Amino acid sequence: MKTSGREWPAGVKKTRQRQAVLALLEQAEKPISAADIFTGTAAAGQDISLSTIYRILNYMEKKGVVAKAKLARSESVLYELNRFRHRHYAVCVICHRIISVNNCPLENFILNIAENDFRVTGHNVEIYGYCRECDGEAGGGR
Amino acid sequence: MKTSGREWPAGVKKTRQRQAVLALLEQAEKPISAADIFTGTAAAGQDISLSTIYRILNYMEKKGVVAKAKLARSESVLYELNRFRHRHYAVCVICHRIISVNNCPLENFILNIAENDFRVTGHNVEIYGYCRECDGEAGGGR
DNA sequence: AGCCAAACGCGAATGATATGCGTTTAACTA
DNA sequence: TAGTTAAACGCATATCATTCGCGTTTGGCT
Repeated sequence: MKTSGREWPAGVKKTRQRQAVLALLEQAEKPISAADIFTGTAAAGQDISLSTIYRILNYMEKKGVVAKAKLARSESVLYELNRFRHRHYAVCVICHRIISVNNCPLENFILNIAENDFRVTGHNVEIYGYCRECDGEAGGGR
Repeated sequence: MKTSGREWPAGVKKTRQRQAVLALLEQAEKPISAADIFTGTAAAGQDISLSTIYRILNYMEKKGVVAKAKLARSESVLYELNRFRHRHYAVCVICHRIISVNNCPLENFILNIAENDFRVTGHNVEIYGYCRECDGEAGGGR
């Protein structure tokens, strides 16, 4: 809804294209693909070449503004604003709807493995199954 | 270790190529890519075309024999035997070494979200950070 | 207003994965 | 054990997401 409340990242040139991409990501409450951004910005009256979109996304990822999500059941890579330091999704295996999972079950667990051979800096949890709409269509019979 | 103890999946034609691919996946204790399988089987004296490898992997995935893993930091899709119903990895952000995580922190959590809008059938957890070898190289900073 | 590195757009390249089609082979049968 | 046939294979080619080269445009600064 509000596209203005956010400060522009420091040291980042403010172009029409970058503003449109970030504005779209701000509205999106789910991770979206580069192609989604292409059509979404076009629908908002901003024609941006696909290569520019990819460049913006990669650049913003390096700047820490955007986060990449590579879900097992999605063809292409998805992007979202890096609002949270880690991400959890529930992905419907039928309609591929993505449902956000807010609290993090891993906090304690992370401490656990950190004591061993690994210093943990981030994590990514993907859960799949049937969303309310699709459940039942599958016959419930697994 | 043992490459023989496993039964051949029912209703699956037993070809030289399929045997080689599954044998390689059995030895691998980490998920591997189609290209890894290509070179691995070649090294074992089995020349298999890359398209056949992809066909075998897709087919075996449909049969439930093989599981796909799409890690955020790996270019290509990885495959492993579907020994476990869910998977957890710790991936080093420097050397990309993959460390297996055995116990599952999500069991209770899953019950939680299942009560809401989602019937859970599987999940996938990826943890990243620095493995023992690479930690320190990064300066410990950040 | 003018400069210039950084961004952009286009089109072409890349790399992983998939597919069409003619050839080979596993599994079944006589 | 040889014959039959649908399924699997190999090769070449296609596809699709993503990246890159290069000439043109533009935001931020003076």
